[in-house]
Amino acid sequence: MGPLTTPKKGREVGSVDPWTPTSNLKMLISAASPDIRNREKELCMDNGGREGLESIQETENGEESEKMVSRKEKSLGLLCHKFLARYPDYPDPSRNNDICLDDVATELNVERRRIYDIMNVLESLHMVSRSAKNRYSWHGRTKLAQTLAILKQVGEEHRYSQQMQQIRQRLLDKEFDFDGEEKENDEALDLEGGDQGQKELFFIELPGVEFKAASVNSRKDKSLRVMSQKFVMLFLVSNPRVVSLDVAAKILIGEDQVADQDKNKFKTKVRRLYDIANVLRSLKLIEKVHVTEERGRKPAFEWVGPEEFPQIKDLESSTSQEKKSILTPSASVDNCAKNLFSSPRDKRSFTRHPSLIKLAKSIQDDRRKINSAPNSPVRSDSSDIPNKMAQLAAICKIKLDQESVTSDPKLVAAEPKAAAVRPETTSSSSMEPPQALLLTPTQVPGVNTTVNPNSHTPLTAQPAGSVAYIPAQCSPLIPILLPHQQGSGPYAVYLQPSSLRRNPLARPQPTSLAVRSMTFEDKTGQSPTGQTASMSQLAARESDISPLALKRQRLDSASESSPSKAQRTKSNLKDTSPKLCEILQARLKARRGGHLSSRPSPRALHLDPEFVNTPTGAVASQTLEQSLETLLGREEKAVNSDSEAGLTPVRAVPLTPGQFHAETLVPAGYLIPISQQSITSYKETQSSGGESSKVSTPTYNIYQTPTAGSRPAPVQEITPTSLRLHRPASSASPRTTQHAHQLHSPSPAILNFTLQNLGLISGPSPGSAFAAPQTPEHANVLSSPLALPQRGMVFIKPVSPVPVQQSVSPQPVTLISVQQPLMTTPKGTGFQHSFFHTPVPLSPLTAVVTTGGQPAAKTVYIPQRKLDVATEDS
DNA sequence: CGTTCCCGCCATTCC
DNA sequence: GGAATGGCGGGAACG
Repeated sequence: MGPLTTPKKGREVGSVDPWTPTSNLKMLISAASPDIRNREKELCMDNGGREGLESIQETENGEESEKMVSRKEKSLGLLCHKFLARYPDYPDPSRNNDICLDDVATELNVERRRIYDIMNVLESLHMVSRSAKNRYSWHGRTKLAQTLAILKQVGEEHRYSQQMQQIRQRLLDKEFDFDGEEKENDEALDLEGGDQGQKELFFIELPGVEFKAASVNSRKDKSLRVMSQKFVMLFLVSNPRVVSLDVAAKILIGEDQVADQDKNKFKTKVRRLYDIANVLRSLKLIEKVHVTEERGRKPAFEWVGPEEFPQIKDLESSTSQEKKSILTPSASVDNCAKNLFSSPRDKRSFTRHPSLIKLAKSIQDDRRKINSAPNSPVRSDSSDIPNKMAQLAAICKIKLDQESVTSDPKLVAAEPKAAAVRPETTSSSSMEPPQALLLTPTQVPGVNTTVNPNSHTPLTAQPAGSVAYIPAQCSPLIPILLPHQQGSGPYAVYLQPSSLRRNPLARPQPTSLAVRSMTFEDKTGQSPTGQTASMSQLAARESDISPLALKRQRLDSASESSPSKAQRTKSNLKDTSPKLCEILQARLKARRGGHLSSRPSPRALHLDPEFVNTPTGAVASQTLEQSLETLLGREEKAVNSDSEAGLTPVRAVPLTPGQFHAETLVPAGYLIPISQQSITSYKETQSSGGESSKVSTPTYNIYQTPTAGSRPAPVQEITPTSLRLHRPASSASPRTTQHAHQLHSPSPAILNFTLQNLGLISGPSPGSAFAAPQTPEHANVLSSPLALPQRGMVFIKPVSPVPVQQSVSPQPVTLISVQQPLMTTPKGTGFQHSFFHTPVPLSPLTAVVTTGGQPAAKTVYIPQRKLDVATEDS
């Protein structure tokens, strides 16, 4: 058998001997991590030989010793360990670390099929990339931190944490409810689940890594890779970094939604998750644990990998053009095309057409072709691309997450133009240190400060090149968006066509580059970071409420096909789409021209206090305070009422509808340029109402949901800590750390906003302003609550003592809330928000618009649930 | 019996 | 057509 060809079944292999090398590795591995499956057996085994026996006593091994081998010896996890042992975590880049599939399969003595399983997962983390036909390039963990940072961001943008909560809630409800009801609930819920989230499947690529293999890989990224990324995202967005299998499976199923939720599908998904989990386990990124809910224990996995990643920067400046180009396919496309995206020049860009779906497919195909071009096997480097891409990026942001955060730190400076913020480092404490993100200004390019030194984990430090993100979302509200590129390279998110189906319309696929870079979200708004956008949250809530409605909207918007309802939303979009690019550009220019500075700030004010905090700085600070006060007051009210039953009340405050225009709505998947109008409106809005803004503010908080109730809590500490306590030793958690402070840091949302603002603003008051002293505090407060809430799972005991009442509260601490909101219906008018980001560079965001209106506030109760996490293992 | 998940058939896609 | 990939689900090992 030639090495090249696939070894057909390799039976012969058996005959081959086990190669010693492996054996040794095995042993080492075992020793190192006993827990891992095989424990004893393996140990025992080695002795002479082979296997065999292990568990089994004797059977002789004789002939078929192979058979004897216990199933465990053949597990994917063990195989992965063997595989990993062959390569260094941090390979010398200069060297070409190539992996020949056939060789590996032969050496490891396994079927090729199994190698694919491993490679797919590793590829999703960018630890390897396909370079050519039977070849992969080994990157080890050099890109891991960057990848995780991106995945986290994307996960936040997709509101995964919220989705998880919803699902959990749903599951809970089911238990209680009768069947009949379930259905109804499910429907609604499903939507959320289905809709919201994910629907989109995409595969996220790193700059350096892009599709390398052009050739072979088709774009079909199917499940395993994408599923693996999503699965990882789940961990990164959840607060207690614990994800139960069933919840993960449900989220991953996502798209199909509803109907058939067959059990089969679920089972299959679970099987796949186990496959992925086994690989992740061998990478030491997750560990198996069990969560105990009221109903019993369920299998789950806990993230034990690195917690924070720094990210990076971007630069913006240069690129405005580039950015634009991105938007507009035409120009840049060519250039870029080869590299990252192919650009399709094509096709209409964003516009959505009725036939979008089909197009998407075709597009992808095209893309594929392009990419692959000739299959050239190896990619050369990507240097080119990255550079370009780098420019694109404009801002960065980072999010901090709940946990991470530092209290102190904070700071951020805004960059003038770019709006970048840089964190100053965070001080992070141990845990989560760095969150920050930042953004670095272009100006300081060299510095990436970003990264922080501390990351506890061994990630690598981020390599310098960090990535720049776009602020992600900056826009809070909107869904879309995305990512952007980073400095070095951007990463692209691809959608999968397949996913389209149901919501296909909704998500447009990206036709153009621009799109690609973005993520879309859609639907509901997802705002990623939770809090970030109040609007988005609102939106989200709405969606929850009436998921269906949302869907429709989406669909409509996306496709024309559905005419009816959607109009509101859609109309704008459609119109715009064609011209979007132009508009955007124009807009950008305009902004640049001068508005920049002004604009952003207003927005910021308007939006949220939190935001204010940040960067904007000076202006903001005052505002902020006011806002906070306001909020608190409001919240207090709210809080009080509900606390009793354990429910956490959440109040939603509606934004004023009027402000936003329909126009603004954007459909989710697309990029939409904002219309000028909207912009205008925006201004008006701002000006018009300061008040309104305030109002909105509250909203945010509320929505923050995850936090739910909390708000300002001073709090502290939060749950996480508690959890940890429970758990025995968590190895992972470094976190134990001290306290509270660290835990929370500023909410991501805040950051996001800030960033956005900054970006928008551009200028003038740069960073300096930004850092108001106070900020940090506020931020912390806010954040903390957030942290708690996060998801529902965990729960900790109530610690009760919460200090603050009201708003702040304690409650939050206690639980998690699940959000499920119920909000009422959507409002007619406003509807959701829309937002979008442009990928564009310029300022980070271009525009944003939002709408949202909600009329009145509502209260939402959230049931608490508690869980325990035990590490179990094995 | 429920969980975990290996095995490998077979559909796709590439060449 | 054959090879390379990889979805998928039966059903066995495990617990």
